[in-house]
Amino acid sequence: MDKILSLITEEVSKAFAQKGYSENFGKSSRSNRPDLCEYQCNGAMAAAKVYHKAPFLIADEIKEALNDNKLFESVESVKPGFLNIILNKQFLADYLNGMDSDQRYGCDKAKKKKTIVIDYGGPNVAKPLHVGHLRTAIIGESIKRIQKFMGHEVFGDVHMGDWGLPMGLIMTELKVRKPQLSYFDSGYCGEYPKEAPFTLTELEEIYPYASSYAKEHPEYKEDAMQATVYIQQGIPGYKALLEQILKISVEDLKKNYGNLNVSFELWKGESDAQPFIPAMVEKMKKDGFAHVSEGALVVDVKEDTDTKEIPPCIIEKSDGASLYATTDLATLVQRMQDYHPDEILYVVDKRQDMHFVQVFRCARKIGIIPDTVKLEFLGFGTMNGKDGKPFKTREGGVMRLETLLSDINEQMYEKIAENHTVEEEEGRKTAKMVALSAIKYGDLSNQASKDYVFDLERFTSFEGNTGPYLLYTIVRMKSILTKYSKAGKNAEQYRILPAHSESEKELMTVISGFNAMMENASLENAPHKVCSYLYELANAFNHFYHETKIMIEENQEIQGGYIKLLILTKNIMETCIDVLGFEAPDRM
RNA sequence: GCACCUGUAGCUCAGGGGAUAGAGCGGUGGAUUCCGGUUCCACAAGCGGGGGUUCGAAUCCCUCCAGGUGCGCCA
Repeated sequence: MDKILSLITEEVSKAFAQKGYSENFGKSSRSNRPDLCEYQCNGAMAAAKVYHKAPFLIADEIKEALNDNKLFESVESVKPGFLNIILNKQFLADYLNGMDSDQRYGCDKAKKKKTIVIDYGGPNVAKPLHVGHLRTAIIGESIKRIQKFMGHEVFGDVHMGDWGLPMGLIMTELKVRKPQLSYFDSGYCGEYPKEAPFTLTELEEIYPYASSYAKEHPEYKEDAMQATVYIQQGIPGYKALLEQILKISVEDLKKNYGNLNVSFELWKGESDAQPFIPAMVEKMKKDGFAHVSEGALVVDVKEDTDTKEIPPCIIEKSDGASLYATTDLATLVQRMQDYHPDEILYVVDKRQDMHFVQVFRCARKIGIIPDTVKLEFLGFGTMNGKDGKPFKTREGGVMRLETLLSDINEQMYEKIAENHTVEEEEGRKTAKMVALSAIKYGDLSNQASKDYVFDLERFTSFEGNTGPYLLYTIVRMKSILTKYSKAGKNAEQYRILPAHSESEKELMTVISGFNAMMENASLENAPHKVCSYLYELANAFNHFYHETKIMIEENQEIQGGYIKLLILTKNIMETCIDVLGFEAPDRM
């Protein structure tokens, strides 16, 4: 469906053209003075300059031309040259009925379907997820869902940190503890065992131990570096062991991401990119892009227009080992080969901005990424505590994601159980859903690029601009619908009617903006726009609901119309929270 | 030192050339006992400071101030 603003703009533009002005002045928008009108057009003021004519005279002419237009209840020309527009109620009702009969509530899929890869995980294997992984998961998942909703093909890639010295450290420590394992026997030619020789808990304990041990014992670190080389060389035992580590880790990661309602299409890691490195490096050498500087192999990526120093992209360290940028570049090679994306989006901490500038430039320079493919870095800000400093546990450490989630779930359960009697099982399930809405909405309602304050007390409140408040609104709507159908009624036969009240019209107006909002959120990768829309919609509904006694309305057609409006509101709200990555329970 | 980002009400955040800058929380004073706890009204209070561009600036430009972050072999 055409967006309602497009329809309005179209009519106003026609009026401008009809009166001899450029139709470009017809661009209209939602009014910023709701007390005066619903929509406005400021084109007359801009036109005044071009045509050397008083703006209000132009506005008067346009008003004149729009007087009998079916779309508008009224068009007024005001003071300097504003055009104040109020929409025709029947037109609005028709528009909403159109939305209602559309599976997508009036929001068309994008005209050009794109293939997009989103990189939004970055967990390290053998290390538990912690709060530092929360934002990328929440934001990335939401952007993925928004883009999918718009009809694009999207691959979410967890892109695990499963390469480099950390892996070598783990293996070195394993060898110390369990030297008898066949993985370490270079003469071993048989099958390696199917079962991993360690548990997840062991694994999580081994890495930090090995890491700190290596800092104080150079010879141990030497071993770890050697082990790293073995892994890189693909020595069978080490390769097999890495696979075991991955298997155990991925299983756990899936569980934890699952609790966040986050999922990935691709479970790739840095190790998957390694096979692409040799040929890539060879080519950039051959093409003359890579050269040795200060002992390292680098590609210059600075440009004349830079206002600051952009260091070269380091491909190989002086000892020949590859690093972060190399892996990311090789990953790009792999992604181009496997998915042919139109766009690759990184949802990563904004402190890594520089790194991605280097990688992107390098990728274009050496020809991995053609100009037709868009590379985008969406850097998000830090999650701070209420003191405004990075979020830490009371002891000053990094909090495990599992701990954070279970704490919040528990808190939410108590809150729910306090207010009414629920079955333990249902209560726990509901608490989990509400808690997730609290965390996700708390994060997503801020602009991703800014730092934000993680204030649990505020996020979990049932009042104000919070996830639980939105869920509550939806739950109440469900409750009304249940009552309605229990009375033996069915709203199918009815249509949404022209608004009977100001609050109903306001609700209808907000609903009609759904498609424009969604399209915009998609273009800007901006979940927070979905959030503010949701909140506006919930408020508009609550206002309407407060003033309108739906259940005692005697006129069946009017009541049916209300119910239809309520259903549409609920469906849109549910669509919105779905793209944000959470869902509403039936009761709470 | 250089560069980038941020600075909007007491607090947390929207708004990114147009009319009187919006919410939520908190505060004060009222109305409401209503389809589930959800609502409304009023009051107090704000675009970090200073210049400039424009008919019009929270929004664009310059400058200063404050905070955060980043600046070749970590990821």
